[in-house]
Amino acid sequence: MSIENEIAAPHLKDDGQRHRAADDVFQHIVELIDSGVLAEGAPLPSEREISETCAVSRTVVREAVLALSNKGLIDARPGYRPIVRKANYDIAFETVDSVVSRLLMQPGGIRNLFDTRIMIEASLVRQAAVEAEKNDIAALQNALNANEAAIDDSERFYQTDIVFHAALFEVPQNPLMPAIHKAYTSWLAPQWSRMPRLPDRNRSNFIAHKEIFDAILMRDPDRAEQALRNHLAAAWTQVEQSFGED
Amino acid sequence: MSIENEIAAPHLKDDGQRHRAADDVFQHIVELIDSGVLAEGAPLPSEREISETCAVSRTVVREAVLALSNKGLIDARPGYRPIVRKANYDIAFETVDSVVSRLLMQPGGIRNLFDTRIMIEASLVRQAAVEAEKNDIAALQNALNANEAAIDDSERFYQTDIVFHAALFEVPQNPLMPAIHKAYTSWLAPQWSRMPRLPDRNRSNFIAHKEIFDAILMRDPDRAEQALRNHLAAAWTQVEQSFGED
DNA sequence: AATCTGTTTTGGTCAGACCAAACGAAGCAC
DNA sequence: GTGCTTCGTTTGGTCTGACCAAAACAGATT
Repeated sequence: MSIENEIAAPHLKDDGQRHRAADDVFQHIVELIDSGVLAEGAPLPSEREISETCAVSRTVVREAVLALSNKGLIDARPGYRPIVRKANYDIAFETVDSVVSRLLMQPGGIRNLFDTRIMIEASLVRQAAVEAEKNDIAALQNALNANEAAIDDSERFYQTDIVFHAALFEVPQNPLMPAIHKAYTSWLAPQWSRMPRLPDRNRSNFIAHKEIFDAILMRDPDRAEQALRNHLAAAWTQVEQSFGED
Repeated sequence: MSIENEIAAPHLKDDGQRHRAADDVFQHIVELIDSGVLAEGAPLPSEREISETCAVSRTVVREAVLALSNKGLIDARPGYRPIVRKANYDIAFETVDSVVSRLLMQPGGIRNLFDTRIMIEASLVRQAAVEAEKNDIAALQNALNANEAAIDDSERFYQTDIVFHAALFEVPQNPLMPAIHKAYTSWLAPQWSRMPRLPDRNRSNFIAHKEIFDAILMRDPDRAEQALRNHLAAAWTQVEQSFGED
């Protein structure tokens, strides 16, 4: 073995894996964004321009741009110039959408996801019961009122239902939480939104919401958690009755 | 306006957006996978072959394949034939990695993520206290013993620390939970693994673990949660002292 | 059966071309 | 000046065809 093994091999990375030129361009653009040269909202240079400055073919540039788009770092609507996207928690969940949806297809997938939701929201209502502020309570109260007013309008009830839970996820003032809620509702929507809804069910769901709210008002985390678990368990039963075992 | 607006416009999608040919190929391959024509572990047809059957250029095929790779549906190591990947919960988190890491760079990002971890793990230990089975307890006990034995070996202690928490995430027997734990540890690793570690700290961390374990043993969810929160709060303090405000 | 060897296939990259839609500036009407 | 049309330019999306090095394969060799 000669020294050549150390210097030569332009196609090999440190770990011996072959190297894609597109990865370099990808990295390069990421650095441009991080360094602020490309501010958020700004359009990327044209593909031809990038291919010049990076000394690669447009093919490679396109691959890099596509990767950036797939990872959610830029917003590349077909036909338009790609725009640098502001990093926010929602995109993180959007980018996994296709994987998640196939995960949900496999047996027990929906139940597994739903269980994590129960777990998180249980913790959430406990926390809310302990430390919800006045404005949190007010937001919950408003959501609850809207919920009650929509009992006879199933479509609107579904919406206010989501808003009520969303209000819960706002309590910790952690920007991740609303994003998590949004992800849950969008992923579970195929089951929930298409489920037959009746004023009867709406009413019992509203009552469940109210029980959660009351427990929070009374600063009783145990009761809040129990009410939440009852509510979600009942919701699951409704789904199960409508669709069988998914 | 004539009828032509309805039939013509091969480049327009329903919503009027321009359409990428690669999306069709993408969808086509996804269907091949879903229908079982392409079993998991099986290699994709060659790019040239796909370009024939789909009647598109290889350029388009490459874009589609790249997208599949980015979304984690296939495993495309450079130079090799892409392999159909089995959908599992880990890839979901892997695919968001690049977005998450930039989210963590922004102020408060790490804290926000860590707070969600506290929230989830708090719920976890409560649940464990209520319904942990014999084998769960045994697993925790083992992890705890290994943890204690490693107090004087900081590197090993870090590993056993992770294993102890992992054992907690195994309790609900929900395949999502270990994946979540894995994601947390990998995302928070830059802070945790590179933090100065001393036998003193290790000892206090071990004690914290033991308190959690004991509370679970005693079937006391409140104490378990409190112990967990104390532990994670202390861990956060350690990180803060080491790195200042990230 | 294991190893070496040469041929074929395949992914990665490039150059150049074409199209239709988006962009942008000049010109026009109000 | 403001708003609108017009028209050439730029740009993204797609295609063709080519080349290279590495991977896959088949066959010969030991």
